[in-house]
Amino acid sequence: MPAKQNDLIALLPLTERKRLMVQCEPVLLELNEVICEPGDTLQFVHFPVDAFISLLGVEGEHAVLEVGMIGREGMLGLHRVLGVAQAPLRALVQGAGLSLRITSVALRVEIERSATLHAVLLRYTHVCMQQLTSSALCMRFHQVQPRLARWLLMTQDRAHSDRFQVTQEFLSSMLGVRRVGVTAAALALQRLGLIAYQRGGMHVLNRLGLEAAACSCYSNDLRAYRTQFAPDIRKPSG
Amino acid sequence: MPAKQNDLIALLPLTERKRLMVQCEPVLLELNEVICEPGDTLQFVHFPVDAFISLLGVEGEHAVLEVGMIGREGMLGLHRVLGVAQAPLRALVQGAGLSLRITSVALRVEIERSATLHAVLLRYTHVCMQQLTSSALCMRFHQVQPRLARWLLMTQDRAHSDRFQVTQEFLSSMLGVRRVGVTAAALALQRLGLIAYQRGGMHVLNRLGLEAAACSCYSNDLRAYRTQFAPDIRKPSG
DNA sequence: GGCTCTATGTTCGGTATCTGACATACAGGC
DNA sequence: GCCTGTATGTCAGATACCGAACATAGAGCC
Repeated sequence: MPAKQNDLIALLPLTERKRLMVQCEPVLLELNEVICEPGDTLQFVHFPVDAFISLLGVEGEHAVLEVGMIGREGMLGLHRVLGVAQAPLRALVQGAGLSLRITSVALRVEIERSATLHAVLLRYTHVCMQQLTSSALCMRFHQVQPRLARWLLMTQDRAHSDRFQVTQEFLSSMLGVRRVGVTAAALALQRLGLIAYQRGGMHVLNRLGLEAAACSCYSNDLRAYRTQFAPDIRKPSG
Repeated sequence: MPAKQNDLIALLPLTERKRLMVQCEPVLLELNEVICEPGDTLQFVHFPVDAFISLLGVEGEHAVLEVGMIGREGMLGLHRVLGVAQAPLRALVQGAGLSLRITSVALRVEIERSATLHAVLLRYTHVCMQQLTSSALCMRFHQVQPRLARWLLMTQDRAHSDRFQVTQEFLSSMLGVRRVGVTAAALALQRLGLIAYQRGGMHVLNRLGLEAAACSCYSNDLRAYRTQFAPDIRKPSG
């Protein structure tokens, strides 16, 4: 097994993992690459390793909104697992890097051979549904500044770095607000000493402070994932 | 087969349908009954026939938001299909009536025996994910009045009637706004001649007009469902 | 009829965000 | 250095919604 691996694949027993890995093809995803648009029928699904991907809901011409983020901890192409050919969302590469891709046909074969793989992907589907719910609540009840903090934390987790490339214009699409709203929120977070940024780049200075500034959706999502995939590490105490 | 049936069950081949129906127990769901809270481990899943159910995301004490609606066309308890015991959402009976319930253990057995049942439920999961996405977009971009119109249409579909019991206070929880906002939107729709209402009751007067007043999410959701479950009737022409 | 509970209608001021435009500033090419 | 394109900062007016309170009105009970 390579030092770097996708977390979902890493959950599989050795034989099944090897069998899946043989079918996987490593590819480099480029920043800002659009992997698919809603309605596209893609040949491949992706298990990101270094790369990470934003899932965007698209409404009409202009309204775009991020409803999910996929890094090493997840998989792109769940609709294939559910037996649907057409992608429901736009998938945009938000962090360049390595990804393992496998044809949806090969994945289907492996799912039928490995009950563990099937179970893992279905539980991951459940986690994604919880994150979609969380997004809807977040849209309705939370303000731009906490949402921006949440987004920065989610991105830092998947970029595995406290620095990453991003413009305020881009952020405004992700959060579904005007750029001026992002500017105001980013300035506030910077004045609090939580982040620093310049032209096209963000730098997280105070991770803990940022967690305190973020809305609860960040920790909710994290807990939802861990409940399914690391129940031995952190059992929900409630 | 009874005259009234759950639509998902109706999709099954005769033998599989009979086998499932034998395991199902008809129950009457009461208005305002809370079937489960987030985190509950329920013994049963439900296939509503006459009844319909609201799925509510809960955030802290006060913030509640409807993220899904389940009537004859769907099923409550998808997390069981995905191999998760704990319910992610609050389920509230919004329309009283008949529902078929089956233990999640029995459902699991049937899923393993019937590939069709499994496929149907996974495709329904996909539809629900699209509706969650749609909810998130709707929260962010659409105003109260179109959202209220959408809600009324969705409810009319599942109540199979142009009249149904509902208070503005209740509506304000579903839409995640204050009651005042609902009052204003309802008044506007009434002045347009699309609906009439009195104390605790709504009456849809002009279905087509209401569809025009609703945001696009209504037709999007409908199309998403039909794409999976009635592709022969209305093929997406795009 | 009167009382009480609940549902609906109205008002006021406050604020987060939108719309649209303009000003500043950095980066790269020349 | 200058020019150009893109990124960021700022402003003013408009609007949708919030928060809190108060007024009206139907429904059931006595």
